[in-house]
Amino acid sequence: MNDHHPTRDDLRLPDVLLALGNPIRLAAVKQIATGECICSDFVTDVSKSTMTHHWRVLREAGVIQQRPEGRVIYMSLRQDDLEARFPGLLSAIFNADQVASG
Amino acid sequence: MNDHHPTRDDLRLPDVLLALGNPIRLAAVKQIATGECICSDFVTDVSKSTMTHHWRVLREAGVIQQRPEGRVIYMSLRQDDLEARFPGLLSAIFNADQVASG
DNA sequence: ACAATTGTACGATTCTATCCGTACTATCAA
DNA sequence: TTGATAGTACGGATAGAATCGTACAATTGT
Repeated sequence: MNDHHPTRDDLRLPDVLLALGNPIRLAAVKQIATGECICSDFVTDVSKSTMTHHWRVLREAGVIQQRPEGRVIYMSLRQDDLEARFPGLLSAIFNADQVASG
Repeated sequence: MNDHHPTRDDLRLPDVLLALGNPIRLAAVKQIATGECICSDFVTDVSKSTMTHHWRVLREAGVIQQRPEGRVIYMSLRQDDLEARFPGLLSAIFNADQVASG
């Protein structure tokens, strides 16, 4: 597994917005925000290899953290890092999605 | 000019994030947020026709409003609509950008 | 040792974005 | 009416994103 995670200082807002600007990834991130998940929790609409691609995008943008453990990979939101660099962004995005459909 | 603007209810978060997830467009929107602009204020790094493309993306995502007047097109942020649908999002994005470089 | 599970890596394909130049339209000013 | 200005539209080039299938690696349970 290619496990490169950017440091907090290396997070870039356009990259984060781009990563979240995809319906599949946005939905995945919302789900992860409710608690740690493993990859296979999301293989429904698209194939395994497609989800691997989306996890990579989210990881490289610094949105999620991947923690391999045995056969599975636990994923969590990098909430503290995102809040430090982009205060209010995540809550605005999660709150926004409650307001209306998309 | 193709002047289609989505209604407030038609705004979609992934489209907005995608539109803002581009350095040129993000910089343009930050500039527009400080006051109304015309297209040619931004033709520096890229060509006129490229900026036309970026304005279209921002307009169709519902981020900006274009108002033709004579020979020029005034552009403004759709701040009220964005705030109504995605409260706190714009301020988080503008605030984020003050925190660090990108 | 073997099979099942979980996920990655890679190559191919298709679709979309970015970007430019050129041609064009509309407005304004002389 | 002629020319300058501000911008769009279109076609084409290049690059990147999304998707899949197949093949592979690592771990776990039998």
